[in-house]
Amino acid sequence: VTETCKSITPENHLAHCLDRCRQNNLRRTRVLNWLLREMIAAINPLTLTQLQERAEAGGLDCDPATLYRQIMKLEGIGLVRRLGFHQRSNYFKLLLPGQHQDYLICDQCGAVQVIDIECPVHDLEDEVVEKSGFTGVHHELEFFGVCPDCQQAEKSIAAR
Amino acid sequence: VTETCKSITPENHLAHCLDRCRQNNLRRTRVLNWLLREMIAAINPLTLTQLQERAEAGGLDCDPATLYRQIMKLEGIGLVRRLGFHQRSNYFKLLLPGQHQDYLICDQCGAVQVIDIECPVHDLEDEVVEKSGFTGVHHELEFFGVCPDCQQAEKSIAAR
DNA sequence: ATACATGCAAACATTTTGCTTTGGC
DNA sequence: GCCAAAGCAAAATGTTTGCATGTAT
Repeated sequence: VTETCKSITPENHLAHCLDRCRQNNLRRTRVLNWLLREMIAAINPLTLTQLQERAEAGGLDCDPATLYRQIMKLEGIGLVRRLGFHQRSNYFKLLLPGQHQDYLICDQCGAVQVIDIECPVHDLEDEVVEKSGFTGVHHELEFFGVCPDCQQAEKSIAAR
Repeated sequence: VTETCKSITPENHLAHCLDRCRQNNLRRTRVLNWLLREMIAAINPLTLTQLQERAEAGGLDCDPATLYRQIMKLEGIGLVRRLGFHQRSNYFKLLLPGQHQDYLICDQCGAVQVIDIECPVHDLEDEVVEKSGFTGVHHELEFFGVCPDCQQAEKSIAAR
């Protein structure tokens, strides 16, 4: 028996994103198409550099500046969000309806992964809005620490 | 009647920090002294650039690279933590015992402020440790939105 | 005296902009 | 045909390192 009743598929996401883009007068170009597909497929947020690498690997010939401007536009219409982990470059992720992610990042090697926890912060947003007068409030929750691999590496060094 | 029974003063903090530095063989230099005092006095996390500006304004003649290396050392001994907001440069804050801060940041102008909320995330750290095998786990919680000033500015533009 | 800290200069990575050409609508 | 997007080049910004000199221990 195949799974047929899954309502949220990558194609749904793509349609949603393209809709939003059209509403905001973005043209449906080669780069936009590729970028949306790539970001829908990616579980993790990605840096500009990572996106460029993937573009090359995936046979999309695209200038870094173009990728940058495209991402900026998507951020401008609220379809992409910039994430600041503790690294040199920013990460970008597609904002999909009903999706919220929290992250676990290694202080040592910088690896980023999505973690599946019950995020207890949503309730606090109302409180924040009230206290601060901010609008459009959202939050970001990250856990940091040393990943098993880096723990191993540390041990190896210590053993010398 | 003056307040005399406050147990945690800037001076306490300074002593604590200097202790930690000495334990880690950092020398007590002009720059270190200034940096610790400045970061204890600052409520908000600061970028390297902000620190440089403050140094100049405060009459400390110090090379950017020196400030950078000093901060890196403090981060190395776990006395300073790097924070990634959504801006180009990183922020740094002194880690003081028993202190945890959450932040509210304007998506538009980038202003950072500390918010006073009951942070409900500490309990989750155990869960994260269990699930991930990470060690030394800590977390960072940030709220983002548009600050009252920037809302005002948006209105002004719209009114034209 | 020794090793760490500093200043100065330069390399490096990343982000951002200007301007001309291409391509979607 | 018009205006947004892409390509190319270069500037701006922020981070990091090398090396000679100064300074705390």
